[in-house]
Amino acid sequence: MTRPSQAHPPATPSSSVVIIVDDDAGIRASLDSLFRSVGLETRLFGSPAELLGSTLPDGPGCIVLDVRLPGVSGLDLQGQLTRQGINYPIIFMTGHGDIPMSVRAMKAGAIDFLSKPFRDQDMLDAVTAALERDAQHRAEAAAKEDIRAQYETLTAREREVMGHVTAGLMNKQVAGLIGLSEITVKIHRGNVMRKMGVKSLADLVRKAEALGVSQTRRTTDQT
Amino acid sequence: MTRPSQAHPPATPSSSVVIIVDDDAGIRASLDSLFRSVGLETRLFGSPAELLGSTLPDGPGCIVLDVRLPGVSGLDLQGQLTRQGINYPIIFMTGHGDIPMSVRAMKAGAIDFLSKPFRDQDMLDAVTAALERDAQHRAEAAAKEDIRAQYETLTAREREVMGHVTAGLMNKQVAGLIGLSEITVKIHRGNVMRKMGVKSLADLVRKAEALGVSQTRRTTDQT
DNA sequence: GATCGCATCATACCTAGGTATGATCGCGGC
DNA sequence: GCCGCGATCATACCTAGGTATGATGCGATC
Repeated sequence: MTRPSQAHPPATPSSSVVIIVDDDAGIRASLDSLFRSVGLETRLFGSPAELLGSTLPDGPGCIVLDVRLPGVSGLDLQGQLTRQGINYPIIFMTGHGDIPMSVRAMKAGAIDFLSKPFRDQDMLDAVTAALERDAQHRAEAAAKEDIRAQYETLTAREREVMGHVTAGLMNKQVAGLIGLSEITVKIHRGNVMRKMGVKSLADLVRKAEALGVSQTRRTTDQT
Repeated sequence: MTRPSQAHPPATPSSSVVIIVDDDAGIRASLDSLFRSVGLETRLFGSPAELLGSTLPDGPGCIVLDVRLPGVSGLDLQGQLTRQGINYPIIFMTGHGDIPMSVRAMKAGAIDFLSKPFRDQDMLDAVTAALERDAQHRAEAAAKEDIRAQYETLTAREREVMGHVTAGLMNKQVAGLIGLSEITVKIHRGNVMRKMGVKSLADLVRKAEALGVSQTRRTTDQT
């Protein structure tokens, strides 16, 4: 809501991070080695509590998670992470999983669900898919955040006018609806165009759609 | 592409159909009875071939499918149905499934994956979810189809003008780009508005977005 | 209490959009 | 060969959009 993100500063577009959560130190070590061998960064955790208590990088990444963990279930952890604003794609692993568990995980949006032992290549494929999805999510989120940041700079009146204008109303109709003169509406409208960084109504409509902002509902159409 | 669908004629909004595919006649019968008991219509098939060779209703529905079937695998059938334009949500059943199979099915978009024996209530819940998803898909598809039908009535020139106009260009810019006079562009533009059934540029932009039609790419923005 | 941002409106002026009338041209079908 | 449709353009006229200048009022902040 308040983080600008703006024009995506240089930062470090370098490598992605794979967050590994497993109570078995041996598994952690071998996954660590596997991912590092293909140039990925890693973060190792022995329990969900450790992960929740740590400060995570905010770059691209994904989580590789054992379903059966001390304390919380891996499936529950998914919800807790979302509540904390952490939204990495998750790959589940399990030694003693069953079909209902895997189906539940996939329904909840997991990228993959691997039974131990798994082939290294399967894990790498899953991580690749997860990182791709994360990159796409991030791109979409950043674009939307930029638009929202612009929208935040609008005053209440300007937002109101923007809603009506992008709904397709003429200036005089907007003026009538909210009890203003047409000239004032034009001024607000001009401010909206400037603050939203658009030069055409078409682009403003697209940004409004991305934000889900539209006052009146279509009365047009009908063949 | 050519089916209008128009303003959704009355037709029979009545009940949805559940398509059951299983080589076990006993299972077919018990599922048939289960679904009919809650007011759903059913179609029974003993093999994928039977299903592919039959004429299906085009109303709302879903498919309940055994993974292991004579001839084709249930998972392959999914692809074949899509190629035939049949796009019902699928619920898989299996007696001898494993985790990779269930994960593969879920990745391919299945609604659920139930191990036999399953509780009747679990199946009913899955079917309910599947029918809800189908209803939503149908509503979206119908809306998009109506817009596409309007778009089909446009001449080549009108589509070209629409693309540029919804990209945010002024009439004179469009005229310059495609080598016409501004007056001619205005005429085409007026025809587009009429044929697309919209009264405002905002609505035209939204319809163009739904169709993925936009000639030039944004040069606006930048804070 | 002075200042600043926001909102309001008027007058004036210019550009852009929209439509009607009328006309020409080319192509494909009856 | 005639007709209809699409495409093209001109003139004319009206509406809508956009901006600049200038001015007032109100609430919050310093």
